Parts: sequence; structure tokens; C-alpha cells
Amino acid sequence: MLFMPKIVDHDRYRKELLKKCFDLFAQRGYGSLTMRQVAQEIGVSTGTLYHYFPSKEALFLQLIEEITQQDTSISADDIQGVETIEERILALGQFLMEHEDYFHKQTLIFINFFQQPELEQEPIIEAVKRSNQRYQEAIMQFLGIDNPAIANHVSCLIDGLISQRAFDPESVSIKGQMELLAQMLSAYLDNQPIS
Amino acid sequence: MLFMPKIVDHDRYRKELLKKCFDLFAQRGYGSLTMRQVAQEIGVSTGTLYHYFPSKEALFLQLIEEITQQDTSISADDIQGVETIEERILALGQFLMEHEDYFHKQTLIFINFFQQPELEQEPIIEAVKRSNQRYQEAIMQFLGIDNPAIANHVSCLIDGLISQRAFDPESVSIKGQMELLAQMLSAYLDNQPIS
Amino acid sequence: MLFMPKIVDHDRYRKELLKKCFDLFAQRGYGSLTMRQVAQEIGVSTGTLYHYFPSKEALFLQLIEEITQQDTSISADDIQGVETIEERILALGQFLMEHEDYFHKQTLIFINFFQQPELEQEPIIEAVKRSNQRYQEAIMQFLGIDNPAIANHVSCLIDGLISQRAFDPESVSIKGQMELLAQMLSAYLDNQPIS
Amino acid sequence: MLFMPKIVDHDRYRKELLKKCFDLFAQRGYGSLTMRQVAQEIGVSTGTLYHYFPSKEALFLQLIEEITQQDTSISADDIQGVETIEERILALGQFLMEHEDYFHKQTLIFINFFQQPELEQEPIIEAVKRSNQRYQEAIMQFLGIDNPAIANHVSCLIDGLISQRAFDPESVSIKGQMELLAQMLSAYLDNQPIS
DNA sequence: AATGAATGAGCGTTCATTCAT
DNA sequence: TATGAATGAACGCTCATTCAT
Repeated sequence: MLFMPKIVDHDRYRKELLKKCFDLFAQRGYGSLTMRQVAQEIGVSTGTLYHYFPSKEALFLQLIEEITQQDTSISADDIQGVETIEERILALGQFLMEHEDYFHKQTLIFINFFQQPELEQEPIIEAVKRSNQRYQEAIMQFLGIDNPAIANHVSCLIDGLISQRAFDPESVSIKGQMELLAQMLSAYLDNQPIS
Repeated sequence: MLFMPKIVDHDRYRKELLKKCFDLFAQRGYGSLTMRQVAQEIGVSTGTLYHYFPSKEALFLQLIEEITQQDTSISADDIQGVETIEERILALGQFLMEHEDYFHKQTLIFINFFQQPELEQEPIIEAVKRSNQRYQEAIMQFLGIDNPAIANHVSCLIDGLISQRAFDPESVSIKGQMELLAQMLSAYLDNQPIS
Repeated sequence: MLFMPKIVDHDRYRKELLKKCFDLFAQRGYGSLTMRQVAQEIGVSTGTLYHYFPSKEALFLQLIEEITQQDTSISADDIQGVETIEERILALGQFLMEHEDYFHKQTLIFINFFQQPELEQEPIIEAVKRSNQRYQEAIMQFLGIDNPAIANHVSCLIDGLISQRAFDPESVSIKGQMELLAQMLSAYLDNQPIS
Repeated sequence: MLFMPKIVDHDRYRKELLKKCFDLFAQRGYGSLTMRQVAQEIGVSTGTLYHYFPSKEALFLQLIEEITQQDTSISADDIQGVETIEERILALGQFLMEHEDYFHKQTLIFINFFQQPELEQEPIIEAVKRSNQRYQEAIMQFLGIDNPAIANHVSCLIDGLISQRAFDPESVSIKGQMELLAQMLSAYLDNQPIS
């Protein structure tokens, strides 16, 4: 391949750098983070950073795009012998606990993204919305639910859990809330008329 | 009034300025907001801004302190003829819808506060946590609930609603979720053994 | 006097304020001193300060003008029973020691004045030079010397003493140097041919 | 050179910049000189200036430290065929005249240094005093004098000459004063009892 | 006459970005 | 490709000065 020699390597390295930026943007925020800090923390010079990303804005937008394209879904391993909806909700809780830090940071970055009106949001804003929808659909599918209101309920609850625990992790427990949700949902579904 | 001559006016004006800053910090974020922008948007010069606040950091911290001390609770008017828990939850939804914008912005500011490690957070961090607790207690009291897990459930749900709607207001409806919550909660409580 | 009612008072107060500024300008320097500092240290508001002086520059120039017009000469009391040139030089040393602080500060202010090229120096620069000449003449007269080279010698020595002691008061003693000067001068004058 | 790769260049350039600052600080004074002016006059951008000096204060202190470490002593060339103390004093005068401008500026900078109480003076103040002592010792050694009072006399005279000529170069001549000093000193030393 | 809140130009400093090596 | 020195616009903040009271 004469004409596409190292593009792959270049692109692969770019994504590695993006990965290393994830925590930084989540922890400091776009406006409070400097390119020097980014360069230093991910272990390159500013020159190299600019070699892979034309600007701070582009770096941030590429980071968000990368996040929206990641598929952090429940793996087959997590569903071993999970049958009832109660079990599935508890498995969901387990999954959340394992990825809490990642979800929290992703939320911070999305929020931050919407706070920067001078950024060229439009090309990406739809991707973010779609990413959110995909999460919700994944939840519905995993729980075997087809009622969108319930799916919303679950996903809002998860969102709220993540963000409340960000302020104060001791204020609420994921496991406890998932158990309560399982019970409430069971009671609610049992009460429903056969449709 | 011989003593305390103009302190009141100075302090009153300071709080007026703080109020005008609320939207700005929520919409842009601490790091992306400049003091020139603040000054211009609230209609004073930078000099005047610094006459009332010794630094950008102090301005932000005072804003947060002011927020934690505000008491945006459900007024008596909202509870006219509200008896059952279902009615109360719907009234809560109504209240949320009326103050959604405020709650959303408050959340953004708090999140932003925790993202700035170089700020002197300690003196205020407890006030923020206490403010969050007060909200939860207010919900419990209003709903007549004494089970903290349920209170957590409701407050997480609200939090999640607010933040999901921030991304995309059409993705989920407050009214719908409150109706669902009322039904789930009724079903759950009816199923509970008499304790 | 209907038409000159309080000018005198106004002018007298202005000069009082100038007096209070003397130490400040000497200790901090024109460029490092702010009008707020001046106002606070001399116990008035900035508004009042500007009521008496149209600008910082004018304040400084008036201060220098005032200094050049002051006549810190050796008083009659200091010359009681002083006859020989040795006695006179020692009396001069005594006088210097008593006013060392004032002379040091005056020197600082003059130096500082010449360091500010943006100031309107011309109207005053001559007054400063004349003031310096007057000092020298006073020394000549007091010592009974009519040889200008010797007068220059004495005045340079004094100048150098003052400024070396400003850096480090223990590096050289006024009394010791005046005693040495007396001896050197005697030896020199005795050696001179009768002219 | 594997270790210490570009430190030398960086440091060398830093000292070049310091050298270019010398005149500026002497002519304007610390408080009246802005970093923009410095940058412009020495031909770099403000960014570059801050690349070499962390702050205005550090720049000034490094300048003073550099001055104290310089060794502007009388070179061997100046002492050709200088034997008697009279000849040595005249040679000293010649040396002074050649370096008058430098000495004058150094004095201005030192005075200015002591006028800035907010500067971190302590680490440097001793260096300045030592530098002054070294000058004095150099004078003593050059003149072949071991009487410290006479050394003080000469150094005060020089100091005074430099500063009086700063106000008005025509008020006093270096050559004339050195000739007078030579005569006075000869007369004084001849009169001394043999010790 | 006296005050001090208000102003905005300008200060010290930092930042995203460029470019010679 | 990778570096980090260089740039100058823009930041947080201060200052001389004005003006309503």
C-alpha cells in the first residue's frame, strides 16, 4: 500500500492520546484546562499535541465524538443465568458500580460540552443525543421492557444516582437503590391489568 | 442609624450582583467565563465588580454560598387540597416544572464547583452537602415519607430528570414520570407488609 | 477681605498634606506609590487628595518644589563657640547626624524625580539644581572656605556618606569621617603657600 | 554532551537579556517600568520575557544578583607605571571617568532595590552589602592603604561625586576632585607621626 | 469641602498557537 | 515526527481619576 502508509498508526496514536485526555477534561473542564497541562499530563510536547489536533476545540470535539462512539454495553459475561427482571436489575446495578467512574466522567464531559456556546456544537450535538438514546434502548433491551416511560424512569434514576454520588458517594447506595427499584417495578407490573 | 451606615446598601447591592451572575456561571462555567464578560453582562465596569468581590474565585464562592442559603421550598399555595401521596407527587412534579430552569442551573454550578480543584472548596463544600440534604429532607417531609431509601429514590429520579432534560427536553416528560412514580410507589407501598 | 477668603487656609492645608507625603515618596518611590496609599497614609479620602492636587504628577512636583524651597540650614544654636575650621567641621557632622534621615529622604526623592522622564521636569529641574548649589554655598560659608574645589570635596563627601549609610549604617560613621576630614583639611591648608 | 544539553544556551540568553535590562531599570526605576516596556526595549515579546523570568520581581532580583557578581575592577592596563599614591589616585579618577555611567546606573538600581519593601530582599540584601564592601577593599588595595577610615573617605567621596554629577555633570569634575584628594592625602600622610 | 463608589485604560501574567530546528 | 522557544491577544486585577452625593 504505497499511498496509505502510516495513516493507521497516526490515527491509532491519535485515539490513544484522546483516551488519555478523557480524565483530564472530566476533572478540570474545558475552560479550566490548558493545552500545556494536557500535553504534560499525557506525556507529549505541545508541538506534538498540535501535530495530532489542530486546536483545543478540535481536541475536545474529537474526544466527545470518540465517547459517543464507544459502546460500553453490558457484556455477555454479566448476564450469566439472569432471568427474572429483579435479577436483571441487580445485574444492571453491578454493571453500574463497575463503571461508575467512567459514567460519571462521561456525564461531566457532556455537561461541559453544552456549556461552551462558542464551540461548533452542531455537528456533534446529534451524536450526543443519539448516544444517550442508545443507552436507554440498551437498558430497555437488557431489562426486557418495552414501555418507554419505564425505560425513562430507570435511566433517569441511574443518571441521578451517578450524579448524586458524585457530590457525596455516601449519600446513596447503588445496590440499595437497585433493590428498591426491583421491588417497586415488580409491584407495579404485577398490579397492571393484562393488556 | 449612626452605626452600620451604608453596609446594608453595599451588601444588598453585592447580593443583587450575585443574583445576576447566577445564569452566567451556569451557562458558561467558571473556567470559561471572564470577569470582563461578567461585568458587561451584569452592567457594571470591571472596576466596580472588583469593588464588590475581591477576586473571581471569591465571586464564585460567594455565589455558591448564596445558593446554598436560598430556600426554594414548596410554598403553601402549592399544597392546596393535596392529600394522598399520588396527589403530592403530582404537586411535586408541578413544582419541579415551575423551577426546572433554576434547578438545572444550580446543578450545573455545583458540578462546576467540584471540578475546580484549585478553588478553596473546603469552607463551602459542607454547605453544599448540607444544602443537598435539606432538599432531600424537604421532599421526604412533603411526601410524608420516612423511608430514606424511597426518599433517595425520589430525589435521584428528580436529579436524573433534570439533567436528562437539560440535554434534550423532549427525551422525557416531568409530568409523565411523576405519574408513573405515583403509581409505582402506590403499588409498592400497598404490597408492603403492615409494619 | 471679601475676595481672598480661605485661600490661605486652603494653601496651608495643602502644604500640611505635602509634608505628610514626604516620607511616603521617599520610602516607596513615585512609580510604586499609589494615590490610594497616599490618601490612606495621610488620612484623607482620594477625593480630598484630588481636591488639593489635580494629579499624582502635580502632587509629586509640588512636593519637590516645596523641598527645594525649604531652608534646612544650620541654626545659630549650632554655632555656639565654634571658631576653628576643625570645630566647624565637627559641628557640621553633628548637624548632619541630626538631620541624616531628612537628607537621605530628600536625596531619594530627587533621584526618583530624575528617573521619571514622562514628568514635566523642566519647570522644576532648575530649582533642584539651585537648591543643590545653595547647600554647597551654605557649607562654604559656614566653614569659611572660598575655594570651590574644597567646597565640592566636602559636599561630595557628605553626599557619599549619606548614601553609603543608607545601604548600611554600620559601614561608616559620620563622626569618624568628619574628624578625618578636619585633619586632612588642616594638613592640606597648612601646606598651602600663602596666597 | 548528553547531560546538560541546552541549559547553557538558555542561561546564556537569560544573562544577555538581563544585561539589556540594566539601563532600563536604572533609567526608569522598578515601579515605573512595565514588563511591556522591558520586552519592547530588549526586543522580545512579553511571552518570551516570561519564558526566561517567572515574574517582574524575579527579573529585578536576578538583575541585582548579576550586578553584585560582576567584577568591574581596575584592569592591569590601567596601572602601567603607577607608583606613588598621587599617581594611583589619578589613575583611579581615570578609571571612574571611564565607568561613570555604569557606576551611576548601578547606584540607581541599588537605591531602587532598597525602596521596594514588598520585594523579597533578604536573600539578596547581603550580596549587595558584600558587593559594596568588595569595592571598598578593591580601592584600599589599589591605593595601597590599610587605614579603613581613609578607605571610607575615598569611597564616600567617589559615591558623592557620582551622585552629584548625576544631577548636574557640570557641578563638579572628577579629575579636579581626584587631584585635590591626592594633595590632601599627601599632606595628611606626611603630617602623621611615624607609627 | 469631603467622601468613596464608579470607571476603563493599563498592568503583570497566561494562554492557545506557530514555527525553526 | 517531535520539540519547546517564541508570539501577542486576552486574562485577572489595579490604578489614576471622576463625580454624584
